Amino acid sequence: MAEARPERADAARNRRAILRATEELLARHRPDQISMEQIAAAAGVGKGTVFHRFGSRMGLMVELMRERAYALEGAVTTGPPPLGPGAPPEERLMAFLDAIVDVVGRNKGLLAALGHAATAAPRPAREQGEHRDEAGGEHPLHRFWHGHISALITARRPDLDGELLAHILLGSIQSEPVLRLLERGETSRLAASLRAVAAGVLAAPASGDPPGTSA
Amino acid sequence: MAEARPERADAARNRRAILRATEELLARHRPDQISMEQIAAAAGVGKGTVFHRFGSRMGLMVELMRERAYALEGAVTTGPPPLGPGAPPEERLMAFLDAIVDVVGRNKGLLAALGHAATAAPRPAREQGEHRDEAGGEHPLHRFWHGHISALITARRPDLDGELLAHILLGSIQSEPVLRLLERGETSRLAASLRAVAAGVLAAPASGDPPGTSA
DNA sequence: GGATAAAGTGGACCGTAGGTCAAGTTGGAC
DNA sequence: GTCCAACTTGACCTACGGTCCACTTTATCC
Repeated sequence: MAEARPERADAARNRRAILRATEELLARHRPDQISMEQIAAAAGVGKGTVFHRFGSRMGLMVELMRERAYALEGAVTTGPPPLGPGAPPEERLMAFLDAIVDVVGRNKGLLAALGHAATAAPRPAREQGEHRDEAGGEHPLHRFWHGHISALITARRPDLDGELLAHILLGSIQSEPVLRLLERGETSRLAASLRAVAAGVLAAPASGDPPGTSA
Repeated sequence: MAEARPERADAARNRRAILRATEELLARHRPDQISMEQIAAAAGVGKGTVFHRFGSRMGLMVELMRERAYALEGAVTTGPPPLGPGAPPEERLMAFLDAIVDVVGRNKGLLAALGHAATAAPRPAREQGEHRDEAGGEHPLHRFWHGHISALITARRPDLDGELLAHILLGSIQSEPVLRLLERGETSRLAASLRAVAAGVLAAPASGDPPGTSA
């Protein structure tokens, strides 16, 4: 993992400038109003540089998000309870949900941009074929979050579909209406309801699907 | 509501052709791979006609979705229980969630397209300013769904934040990973977990948010 | 069976955005 | 000081959503 050729000084400077400029623009404008060219201009570099460093719009956004969520990941894997290891699963889950709401709340624009990038990104220019593989966008952040939630749920309730429930929990935070709520600052309201949902799920009686539904 | 000038025969024919063609394409390709021009070509009309009839990509998608979900809306407002009025709220909620999962499952592509359209749509061409009002896309379908779920939750548990919970429930179905699940045909798996979530929420103890969270 | 006006149609056209590339510049190891 | 690989750049390419308007079709009215 130690890069033999670390990164040239100017490259590092530009990378940071681009990241900074993106943050700045994201804070002031709707994400789909921000073009890569604007970002380049704001960072004081050429458009080519942006693409050279980050590959695509999606790449840039993912990088930014990774940077932002880095602390949370650390707190979860090596920090003190209840976020970190040590506390019982349900407490960790609650704490983690709170933390995620917090991160998402402070990064709604970026989240939206990620969503936007996911759909708008991969135009291979020349050579566009059918062979776009199944795995859509799924930024690594999401991976970690999902894995963690999923593990916590399963730890407490192995009888439930933790995998899916984690997707449901996470998905709900990323939906447009909820993001809009966050934009209006109702962070704690969301956190409370999410807790309620999670608590309800963990406390639910052994799952038995009543009959009469789809195949 | 009765249109004095109903719609010319050729217009009606083309409208249907366009809708049909869109369905067809949606069934075979990823939604963001489908351009309006392709749709027009597949329908055997000019691009201008498509825009004339539906206004924008978003308009077309919404129309298609409306068509698809029309039956469900009818079943809910005037049909027999448990979907229609008459059954107790929790039963109606469960039935409705099942129904939505079903509709969404049979229209994942379209759903994704709606999302895509929502972000990619409104480029005012000339005259682009900052004045994009708060209300994002929010197709009417979603409105109805949300209202219904929200009402059912509130009916049963006025102490909970039905509004938000409805958004959470709905949002979860629209997230990418869940959509992908549906694409793999795991409809009943999703329905089961959604039921579990809803049941948990309705059964949850009176909400008291434990202290210590964000402002 | 025309005449006529409203409705509908099509496709060239526009602006913009993401992404590419080949030629030039620069950092830094020796 | 030399040299090469990494880096930078901005003109350029392609594609898309959406607009426009000259032209065709439909339906109505006499």
